[in-house]
Amino acid sequence: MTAKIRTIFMGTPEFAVPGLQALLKSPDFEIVGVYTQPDKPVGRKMILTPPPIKTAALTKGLPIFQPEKINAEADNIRSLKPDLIVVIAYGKIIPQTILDIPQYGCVNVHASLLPKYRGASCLAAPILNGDEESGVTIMKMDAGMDTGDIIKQAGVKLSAKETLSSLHDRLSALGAEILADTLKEYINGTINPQKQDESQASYVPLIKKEDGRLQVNLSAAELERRIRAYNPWPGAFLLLNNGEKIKVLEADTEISANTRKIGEIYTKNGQLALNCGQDILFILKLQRENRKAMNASDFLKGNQDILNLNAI
RNA sequence: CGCGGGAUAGAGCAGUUGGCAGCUCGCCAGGCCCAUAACCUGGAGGUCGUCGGUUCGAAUCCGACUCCCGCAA
Repeated sequence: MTAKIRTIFMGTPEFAVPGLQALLKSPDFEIVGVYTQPDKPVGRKMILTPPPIKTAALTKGLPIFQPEKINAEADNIRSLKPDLIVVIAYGKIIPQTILDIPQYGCVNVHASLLPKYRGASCLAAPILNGDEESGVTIMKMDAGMDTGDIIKQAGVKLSAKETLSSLHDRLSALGAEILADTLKEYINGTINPQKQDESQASYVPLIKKEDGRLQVNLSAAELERRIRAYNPWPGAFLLLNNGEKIKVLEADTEISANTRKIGEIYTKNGQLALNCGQDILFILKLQRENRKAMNASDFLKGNQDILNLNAI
């Protein structure tokens, strides 16, 4: 490679920031434009807030574009004369007309080991399913949803305490770590992208708020996985029979058959316990509405009344 | 001005017709027991978020401010 690779970066949330920084650090890439979603009102005061990628790009003085619709951007993108477009969690489908513009096409970083977990909730899915590993896939984008040819993959082992948050950070960093080198190998022709095995493909849908509801008829193990997979968003919560919602931030399980009712809340050996459809869920860390998050042991000191309630 | 909750002992919480500041746990000292997340006795620890106002008197009523949080996005 003699000249720098003219690159457009498209991304929006925190997940994409390390990737952008990795390309900025590499001497082989020149970021000629950054596409990100428009600022949105966010937070308690509904303050118009720029996406993390915009904030990162601003500090480097990069040209930023925040169109509502990417479809109409073909002319602008052409004028930037990109050799390559790198897309990490941009948040919009990129049309074929744009995919075709750069000579090296568009390359995407996806946070799963494709073809498994195509789609939106690829970070939560392996935790929900109790998988032992996940990873990132760098692929050449095509018009489908995460169906492009695979350039490179890297895996990570999931720990028994993996949360959406921890996996997000690990995969975000991992993707950024291999990004620059992988792109260079791809452009040099050292790597030949491989088609995905369609027979192994699976799709995961967008997580909805209501998915965070812990349904007590499920097994303790399943609930515990949900607590990790939905932490911090959308958050796993118990609905009590007084109408109150209690967020459960951390829990443990105990295999135990007993005669208590499903949904019963009690203490066992000083721990806050919930009887589930199967086995017992020990709630270790929780958050009552309008309160701070706290350990269950602290919570019990001033909230013994919860023992008269049930989860429904 | 998107809606709403909160700030009281190390922790978690009570505490409005304004009138000496409480509970549970923890902590310290001692006791009891083969033993215990057990129990008993005693003790330390708070200018009740900040500033101002009303009052004989304010954690409590009024005003301003700071910080924290839930919903919603």
